[in-house]
Formats: sequence, structure tokens, C-alpha cells
Amino acid sequence: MPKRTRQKEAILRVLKSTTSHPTADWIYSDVRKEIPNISLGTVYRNLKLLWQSGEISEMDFSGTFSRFDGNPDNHYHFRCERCGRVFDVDEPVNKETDDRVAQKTGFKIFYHRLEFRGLCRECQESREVRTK
Amino acid sequence: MPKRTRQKEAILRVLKSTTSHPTADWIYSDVRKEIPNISLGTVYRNLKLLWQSGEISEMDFSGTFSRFDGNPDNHYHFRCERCGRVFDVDEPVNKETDDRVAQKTGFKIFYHRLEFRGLCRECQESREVRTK
DNA sequence: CATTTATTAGTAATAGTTATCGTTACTTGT
DNA sequence: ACAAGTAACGATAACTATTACTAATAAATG
Repeated sequence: MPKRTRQKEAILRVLKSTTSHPTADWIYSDVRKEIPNISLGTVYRNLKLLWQSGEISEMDFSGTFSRFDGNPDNHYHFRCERCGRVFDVDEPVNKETDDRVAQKTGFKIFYHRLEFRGLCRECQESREVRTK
Repeated sequence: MPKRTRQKEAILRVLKSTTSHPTADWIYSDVRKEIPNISLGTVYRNLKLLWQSGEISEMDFSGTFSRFDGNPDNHYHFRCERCGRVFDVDEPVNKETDDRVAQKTGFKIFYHRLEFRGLCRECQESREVRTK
């Protein structure tokens, strides 16, 4: 059973108080204002714990390494959360949404990335807790 | 002016001959069957060159570090390709597409990630070549 | 064929993240 | 309230993906 600690609460509070999608390092230096001797490892550990319990979400999916695609045209992907494999999804790219969002926000939008997440056919039998 | 080298051609050939979205390391070991003493740095350098010339695309966007989001509910993001900042996008999440793709593919789909890419308002003035 | 210069192999360095480990402090049961 | 059990801590080392550096090599050009 997880424990509620000062460090975890501070990290969660920092994360809930901003919309800037901070990096682990940014969170680290912000929390240090309150807990000056907190360790960077503690920040990473708690971010993972908070993510596992569903209290936060992580972007820049799938961690450490890049994957490359011989097809340079914009298309969509499916990623299996269990085995990590990536598949192409044959679904037409919807450009109208780009225009509508650009209109609403004032951003100039070149394209978008869409990735579906779930379990591939092979992995659907034996579901497990998500680990990373 | 870029040169066509045996290494670059081999890397491109490997990448065009698979749909498995390989990692740099996987590409490295596959190309080594043909050029045993190729360097891993060469693979990375050429992947970047091929990406810059638009011949391939890269996934797992934006490189090295993760960003975290205090809001665990599924929502969309916009990422500025110049300054790297990430903004929330207030757009309803479309669950029907998940169902349609699941039907077509046999995957079990939990959710999807959608990220728009372009230039934020501040960066729209001085556009530049994309560097990474 | 000689010159120019991008690219190479090899290796060292960097950066983000994770693992380890002895110590601390939250939680639970008595 | 106190003791026991154990999750979490801080500090640091290790790991992994990627990039930078350098002298040597090999495409391209005229």
C-alpha cells in the first residue's frame, strides 16, 4: 500500500498548479524551493507512482528511444501497451480538425500526430498491469 | 551538397523494407549484416539527414525527455516546433474513431493521443528550418 | 586524375532516467 | 502510545540512447 509523503504531495501540487507540461527536471527545481534537499530520484520515483495510480499522465510516450518510419507521409499508428510494438493504422488523415483548431487558437498548424493505444491481438489474452 | 554513400543507401533500404517502425539500434544491427563495421554514430547521423530531407519520419516526438501533465484525463496537445512548448487544446475527444479502428483492426483500443504540431503565436514571426 | 569536402569508424562525452543501498518516517495493530 | 513492518527517502552509481569529436576515407567535381 502506497504511503502519502511530503515529497509526493509537493510534486503533485506543483504538477496540478501549472498547465505548462513540465519536465521532470523543471518539477525537481520547483519542488526544491519547498524541500531543498529532495533528490531527483525521488521526483522520478513519485512521478512513476503517480502515473501508475492514474493521478497524472505522461507525454512523449514510450520513454527513451526513438522509432523511425520509412514512410514519410503523415499517417496514424497503434501502439500496444504490453509488447510495445507499433503498427500502422489505415485511416484517412483528417485535415479539417487542424484548420478548426488553428482558427480557435491562433496557432499555425502544420500537421498532427495521432496514436491509438491498447492491446494488439496477440496480447489481448493475458492482460497485465501497465508497467511503463 | 549531400553525398550518396553506401551506408546511407543501406539504412534507407532497411527502413523502406519494413513496417515495424524500428529503433536506431535495430537498424544498426540489421545494416551490420551488410556493412559489418558500420558505426552506430553513422546510423544516427544518417537517420537525421534522411529525416531532414523528408525521406523518412521519426516518431516519439521531441527527443530526449518526458513531460508530465497534472491532468490525467485524456485531452489533446499542441506542440510548437520552434520553442518546444506544449499547450492544451480544448477540443472534444472523439471516441467513435477508437471504436471504428478497433473494429477494423482487431486491436483493443483504450484511448488515443493526438498532438498538433506547428508554430505558436510568439514563434510565427521568425520561422526557421526545423532542426530537431 | 587531382582537389575538395562530406562522410566515415571509432571513441569519448552528454543527458535523461533508473537502480542500489543504508537510513528515515509513515502506517497499522496491539 | 508504542513497536514492528515496510514504503519511501537522499545520495550516488549505473545504465542507455544519443550526440560530439577527430583523423582517415571516399564521393563528387572540374
